[in-house]
Amino acid sequence: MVTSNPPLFVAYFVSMKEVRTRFAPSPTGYLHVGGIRTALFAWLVARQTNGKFILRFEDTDKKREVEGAREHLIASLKALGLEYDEGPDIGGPFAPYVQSERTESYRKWAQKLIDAGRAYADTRSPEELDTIREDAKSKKKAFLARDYRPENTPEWKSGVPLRFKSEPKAYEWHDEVMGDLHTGPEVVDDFILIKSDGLPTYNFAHIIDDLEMEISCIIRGQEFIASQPNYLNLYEALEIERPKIATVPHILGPDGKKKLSKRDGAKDVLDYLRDGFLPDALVNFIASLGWNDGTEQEIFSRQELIEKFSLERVGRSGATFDERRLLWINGHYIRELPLEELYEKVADFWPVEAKDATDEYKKQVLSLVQERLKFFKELPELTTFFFTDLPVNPGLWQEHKQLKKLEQSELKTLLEESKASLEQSDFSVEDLTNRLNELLEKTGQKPAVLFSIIRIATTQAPASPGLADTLAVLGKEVSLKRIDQMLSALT
RNA sequence: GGCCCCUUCGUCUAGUGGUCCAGGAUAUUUGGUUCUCAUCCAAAAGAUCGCGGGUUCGAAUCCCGCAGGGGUCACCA
Repeated sequence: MVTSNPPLFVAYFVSMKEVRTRFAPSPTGYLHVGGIRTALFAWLVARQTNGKFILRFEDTDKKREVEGAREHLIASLKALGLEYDEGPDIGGPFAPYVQSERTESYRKWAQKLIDAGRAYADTRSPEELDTIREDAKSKKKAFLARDYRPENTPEWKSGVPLRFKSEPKAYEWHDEVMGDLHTGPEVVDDFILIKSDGLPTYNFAHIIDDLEMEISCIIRGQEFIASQPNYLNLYEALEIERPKIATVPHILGPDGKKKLSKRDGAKDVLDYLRDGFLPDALVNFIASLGWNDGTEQEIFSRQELIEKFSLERVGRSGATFDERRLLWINGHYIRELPLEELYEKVADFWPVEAKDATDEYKKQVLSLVQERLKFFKELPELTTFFFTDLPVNPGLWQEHKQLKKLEQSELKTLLEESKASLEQSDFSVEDLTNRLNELLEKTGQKPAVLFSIIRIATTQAPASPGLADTLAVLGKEVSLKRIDQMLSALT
């Protein structure tokens, strides 16, 4: 019989500590695919262990803050189903979840640094610092504030920036995504902890917040990897433990080089939802940008992602955002949806002409276009002719590669013959199919000719679902009326 | 310029010394599914695994160098 011994028990206990991840955007605008991916990964990591996913606003730069951005960020997360357990609007055990409301904490910890001689007031003006910086730049050297430490620093008081006093050294650390990383002492520097406006910098605030909110793993973008040694130095000065670090590579814009950015037209994720992309499809797509489970599976349900996701399997190179792949995934999800469910989701996307149509009729139409739909916003161009008579469009037969060879009189004769037969039909799919086959035999025409004439006459659209299905849904009255309209347009 | 990261079909990727003259998906092209569009099925084309050395019987996989790309060097995050 094996008995548990203390060290193992302790290790077990520590490893059982709750997983807590966070998404900490600054409220400076909307969220694009790149931003949401960081949130998604953090959410997945929390969900797969029954841990907590936390939203925190990093609003210490008041100049950059954008009105309404907070609500927009919250709406984006909710729309994608990345619900958080603690956050600015719902609170939690470590509230508030807004940095500008946590200044007391930062002051307390800043005082600890001052007392330990690890922070100093920096009375130099931004202009003075710029001069020094320019000097370093012109010498093609990296700017290090610690090379220019002021000799005598006054006691820190509000209105004056507080700067970290670093103790440069080489670091090696493990990153959950990037693996083992290392740097020399030359990158560790004195950075600003608290700005002259009294608010902390991100560099200081996030360390304190993550500590106090008991974050177990920080998941963030690549842009922070260079400052990691500074953070390691700060953890040591504060004498606190650091969370695990996971640095995910950027998602690249369409050029495949620069990171996806709003400047270069990266779309708001909410815009994708507005265009009729499904949250699950978007989540699947975003997760598969840089992650896969090692098998050949491409489609992952939300539950499968939660079960199978792992930071170790996130790639280290940036992935290019290709909307065509998203289109495919979304089309796939649309096809998989039960008709009733799809019908509810497309409610706001019908063409205006459909406003008086019955649910029954719209469902019939929807079932015909379901496999053609890549995103809901395409619905009008696919279905308008089901709801309104489009004007006769001569271009459709004049440019048709089979029909343009025929005289208009021939077209007219064929259409009249078709009409005669369709007038006898009950317009069930079965009867229509039979009659269309009969017509092929009787006229000796290829489907490419006969069906195209009828299809163009009844839809006036360049593309439509199968002919018998389309006619059946349009119904006898509408179909025959449109054939008559076409006949009178043919001379 | 310093430091750090990255580099497999157009794109997302599999691949951790032999089963890889590199697999899947998507995109593209072609054929089939009684017309169009789409779906579905089938097929084609598409990567000298960034380049150059080395280690090894054998390298996409290990080592070294180089190049290219990216990130960072704020009182921004």
